[in-house]
Amino acid sequence: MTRYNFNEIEKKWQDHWEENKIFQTSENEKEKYYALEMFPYPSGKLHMGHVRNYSIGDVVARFKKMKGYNVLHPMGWDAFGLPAENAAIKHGIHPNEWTWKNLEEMRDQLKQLGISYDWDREVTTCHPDYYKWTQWIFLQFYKHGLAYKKQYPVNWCPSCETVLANEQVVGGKCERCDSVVGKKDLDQWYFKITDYADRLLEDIDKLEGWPEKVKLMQKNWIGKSVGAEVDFSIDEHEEKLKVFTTRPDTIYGVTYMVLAPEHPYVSQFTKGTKYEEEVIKFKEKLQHLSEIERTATNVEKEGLFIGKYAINPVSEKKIPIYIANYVLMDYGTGAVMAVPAHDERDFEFAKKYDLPIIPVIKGKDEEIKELKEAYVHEGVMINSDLFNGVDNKEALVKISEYLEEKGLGKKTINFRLRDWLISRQRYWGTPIPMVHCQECGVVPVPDKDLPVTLPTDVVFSGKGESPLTTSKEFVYTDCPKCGKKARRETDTMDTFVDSSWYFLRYTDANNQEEIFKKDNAKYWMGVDQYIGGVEHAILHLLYARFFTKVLYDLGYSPIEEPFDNLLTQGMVLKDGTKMSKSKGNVVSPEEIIKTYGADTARLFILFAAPPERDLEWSDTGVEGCFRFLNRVWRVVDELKDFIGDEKEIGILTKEDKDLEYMIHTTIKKVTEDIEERFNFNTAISAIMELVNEIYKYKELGENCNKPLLRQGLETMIILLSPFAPHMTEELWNNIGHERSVYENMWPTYDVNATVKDQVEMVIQINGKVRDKIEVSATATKEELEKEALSNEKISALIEGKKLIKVIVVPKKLVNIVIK
RNA sequence: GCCGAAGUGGUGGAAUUGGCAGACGCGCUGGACUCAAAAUCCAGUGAUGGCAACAUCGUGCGGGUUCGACCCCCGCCUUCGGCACCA
Repeated sequence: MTRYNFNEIEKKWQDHWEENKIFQTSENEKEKYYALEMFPYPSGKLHMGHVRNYSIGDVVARFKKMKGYNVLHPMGWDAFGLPAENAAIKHGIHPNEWTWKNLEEMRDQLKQLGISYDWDREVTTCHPDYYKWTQWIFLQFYKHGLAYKKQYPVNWCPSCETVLANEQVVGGKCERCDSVVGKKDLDQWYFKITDYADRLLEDIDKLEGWPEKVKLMQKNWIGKSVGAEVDFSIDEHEEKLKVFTTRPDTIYGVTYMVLAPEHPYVSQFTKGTKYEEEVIKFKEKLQHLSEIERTATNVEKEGLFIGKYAINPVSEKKIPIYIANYVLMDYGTGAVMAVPAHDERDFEFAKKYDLPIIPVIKGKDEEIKELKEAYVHEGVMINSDLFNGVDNKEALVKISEYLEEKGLGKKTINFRLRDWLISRQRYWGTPIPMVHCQECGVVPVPDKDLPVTLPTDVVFSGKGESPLTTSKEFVYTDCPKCGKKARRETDTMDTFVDSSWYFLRYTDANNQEEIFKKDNAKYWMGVDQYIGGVEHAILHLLYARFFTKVLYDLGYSPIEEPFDNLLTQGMVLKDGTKMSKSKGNVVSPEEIIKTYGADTARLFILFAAPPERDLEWSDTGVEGCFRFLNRVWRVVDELKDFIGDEKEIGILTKEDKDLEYMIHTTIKKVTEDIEERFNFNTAISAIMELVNEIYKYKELGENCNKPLLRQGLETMIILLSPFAPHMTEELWNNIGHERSVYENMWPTYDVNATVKDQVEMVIQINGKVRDKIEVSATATKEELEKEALSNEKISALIEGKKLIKVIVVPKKLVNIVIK
């Protein structure tokens, strides 16, 4: 009797895999499979979320390998970012040192988990060999007009003292430190993702292997609105005021106009008038409000008349122009035509400032009456001249056409998506490869001079501009164009840039000459299965799609969409909430591995819930999985000598047939659960059932069919191997095989063995189960009906009742309907 | 406010096409082994009534469709997630 010594076994097989390069891959003629998990930020320690993510990915990778695919399963590090810099400020340790130390620690932990990575393809975004290409991509973007600089009021975190992207402002607060975010005018680098808005939106429909939820979130984020741009002339002025509207049908109901306070016309129109002073005050007040206060929906609408009038282009009525807190400069044209009768916000505003309300749509069978609230439903046009009586949906099209004919406007599309602000006033990121020259202006660093390396002699104060400004050696350079003295750009890139293309680099991770060989990318891309947290549903996944499209357009990427299938895993919870240090409910993977081994940790995390769902941590559940593995260990240990080497199964008894049936249905179930549904929890429970069956069967002692029992044990080991890789390798050896279980093919099942000769069938009366009978699986409907009706118990129950009908579902049930 | 997902025993979760609700695991109860404990093995475990066979009820709530509904339809409730003055 040997004990399940997980420590020894796990170490032994991890070394074996590494020495024999079992999981190393190269491009070949076999069909490829690219399994990818989102690479981590090297914070230092693996948490349960990582364990879950990588365990899921490992099951997929190992399973596909056994299915005969050439599997690419790489790992790397999203190694730039703020925490490294914070550590520098707080503990005086250099970000580079801090990051590499953490990274190595985490790599060790991943190896202890026994994930089947090809470590030869490891990428690290903070390594010059990697960020050289991030910079190269930036220059490609720049050359093709997709990277530009502009001054803009950006989100400014007063605590981090840096600019934040819109995406990093959560509920008006800094994503990282929770401080209220303000505004500041700065020169910033942007990527022109809006040029790709339409394609990013359209192609979402091609992503058949993505969860609907994620696709919907991306659609909403891109936020396409179809409408019209309409020109309003201004009384006593030459200029035209452009507005964007999704409801051109309501144009006859426009009774005033509202501009964003930042709209350039506002100061122009009020300059030197009696309105000027108040307008300035109004703008100042808004500026002091944070984004959160200004945009919260429950904030009362506030506005100010600026003394000018516009002309409604269809009714030619004079309408007053206001500015208001609820109109945003960066959506549409920064100007809104207000239709109080049919828009809730406009209605509220009109009531407050006593502006006219003209209904232009009425409900089909309703009388015209004074509105108590905005009428936002469909209906028939009224007060709309030529269009009276027309259905408003129809009018929407007709009025758009009418406006276009008269040269008053045109159809347009607006997106909610903004250009991507990528510059950061930070040290620990990819330097933006640009030079500022007094003579030549902004000049890109030539490709041959890449990478622009991060200097080490910087001062970390945590304040103001990028720490890069403190390195003289870095800042002062020569202009690549004219050779005169120039300054380097000191901003670095958002770390989301680094992670927007790493999956392409894995296809040719060590290439020094080019970003990746196109043939390699062509062979491996797209990613067959991408796995990670839902928190990346919008940003990372949208940016990665954007980059792939740009690289495709420039002739580098072989595909337009990077990820064919996406699995978003749920969180790991403890006591109903997310594990976190502040709540003190963190379970450390290290501890669990130490106590129970990696196989148990992996097994539990895969067994406790299906991957997409949140997982509730349970210490007793972990123990249950440990017990199960011990149970598997013991049964093999007990039977390995007993079963012998004979392969011929021969004639089967009833008990043998039951075991054979179990073996084949389990193969079927586990295969389908992994391959089609990612239901690893039910796959594992099926294996547990097989184990229970083997325990029962072995009680037959010498009456066992030994070759069949061997088949049962081997099937059990192979099916379990993607989940508990170390132990199954050991058992595979112990049961008399020399080579790794992963050089073995995944078993197939015999369809005939999954069909039983006799099946249990339910007899129902009026839908209620009244009896169960054993019948031949091949019995006809007529035979089954006859059998059911003649059943002793049933005939007693239907005695004297009126038989309405009998429904027969072969192999399942007979339902007798009586009155 | 808008959009989306989910609600099943004491508990994590099964039920794949509308066909036996509660697989598998945890917990609990009882038994075997033991001087004893741990470990292990065996049995039981939705609720109510009954000695029992069995009966009735039961998948958030209220209706509906159907021979038959956790599953489909209508109306609610709760929880979670996303977006949030987007014109």
